[in-house]
Amino acid sequence: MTEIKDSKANSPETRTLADRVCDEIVTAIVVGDIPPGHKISEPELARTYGISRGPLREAIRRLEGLRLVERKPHIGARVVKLSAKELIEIYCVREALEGMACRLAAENMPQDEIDSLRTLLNEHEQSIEQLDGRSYFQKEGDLDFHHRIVQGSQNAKLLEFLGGDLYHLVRMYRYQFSASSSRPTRALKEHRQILDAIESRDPELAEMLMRRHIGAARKNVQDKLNKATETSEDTHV
Amino acid sequence: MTEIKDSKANSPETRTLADRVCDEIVTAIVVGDIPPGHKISEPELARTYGISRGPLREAIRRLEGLRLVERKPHIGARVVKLSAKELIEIYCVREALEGMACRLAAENMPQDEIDSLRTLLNEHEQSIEQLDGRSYFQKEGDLDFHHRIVQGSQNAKLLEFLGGDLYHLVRMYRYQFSASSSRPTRALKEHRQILDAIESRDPELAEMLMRRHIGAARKNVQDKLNKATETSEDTHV
DNA sequence: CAGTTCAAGATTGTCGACAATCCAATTTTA
DNA sequence: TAAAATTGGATTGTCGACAATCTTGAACTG
Repeated sequence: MTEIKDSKANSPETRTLADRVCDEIVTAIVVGDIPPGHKISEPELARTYGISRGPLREAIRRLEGLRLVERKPHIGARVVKLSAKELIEIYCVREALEGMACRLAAENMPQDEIDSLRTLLNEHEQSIEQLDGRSYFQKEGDLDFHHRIVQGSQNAKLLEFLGGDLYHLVRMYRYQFSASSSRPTRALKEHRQILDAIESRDPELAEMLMRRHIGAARKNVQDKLNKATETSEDTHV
Repeated sequence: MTEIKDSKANSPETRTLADRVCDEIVTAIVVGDIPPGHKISEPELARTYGISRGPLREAIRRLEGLRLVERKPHIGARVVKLSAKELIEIYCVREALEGMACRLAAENMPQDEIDSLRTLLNEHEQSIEQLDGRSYFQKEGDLDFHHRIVQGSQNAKLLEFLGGDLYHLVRMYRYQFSASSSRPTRALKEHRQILDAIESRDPELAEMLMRRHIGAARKNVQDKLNKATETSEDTHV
């Protein structure tokens, strides 16, 4: 997939210890090496990454800004553990922001990016056929599609909010809610509809389709959660 | 106005030096004591607030998370200076998020909060009559109205994004764009329409009215900017 | 035996000092 | 004179140590 974190293109050498370690910890959290709810121990991580506590603390502050960890004074930082309610809330935020992004993309997205995105969707179709529609790659591909739409909106602030904060959380919880078996092929169909609306420069249709698309994903998660809480009363996902 | 920052209600004593100084700097930036584009000097601020550079640096990192300052490695932090384009972009983000908040408020806002908000609008009407409709208070009151709607949505993540990040920026640039003379009374009228839609539990109307309301404010700013750039080519506001 | 108190250990918060990098003014050179 | 190199000063990045706070498990009391 295309690289998400290429903003702030500082030459790798001038990057600070805290910056690099911050990225490493982000990855560790997103892929699950540090699970949700886990305590962030400053001395432990400092030893792990071979740096002093100073830069490490700054990295943790940045993680706090990314909403990947929550910190309490004199107690410490923990990786966020979203409740079912919060996860649903995030889908509402995405529905609003990506709906707007899609509207703006219909107005501003350059034709060559549209073409490139259509190529990507064709690749997705192949990978779905090959992998029977429920692959890890499919989920990365889904996020890639959404990310490109946001880029196409030409709105830097939208990209900042969605790409900077929300997508980390979405990726973090991606594994736990594998889409239902019929969802990937259906999602691909919806992606094509959305792209068509963008190419025909129909902002309102594009926004509506994107909101419906994310709303469907939300309902999908909601159903899964309801089914899960029938057996267990644990509201943390 | 009602207090915006009462989340994270830690007893004031356990709050950390960095936390308190961070709040002080936020205020200093928002009210303009530290103007946009101004360099943030660590030694200088450390002396000003009588603390060491350690906590101060952590405070600056939090400001970075709030998107109030931008930091470059080995160079330093500066207060953000929004370009005209970025300011418009923020209105687009607000339109999306607050539209969704308003939709949810129509579904979830408790009746007593609706009543309280109606009382607030009556107070606004009086203050507009008294102050001829272009007061500082009016602008704080406007933001207060919007903030209460977001609270009424019962969506913590929305509140987090809008109240935590965006409103600081909006307040920061509030002074420079005093609403056009007819805008406050018109805005009050729109606020009443929005509240009516919420009270009648009409989510789609509520969302549409809020988006139109913010869209109008955006166009207002856009016109002002166009007029300004006719005489000066400075795109920074 | 359950609940409370207290003390030892560990963790977080704060500080001052040193190293690496950047900025600006001066000097040098064509 | 104007442009480039350099050097001194200031700022940022990093580190290790000390103080304040929290967690824990054991001892104590009812």
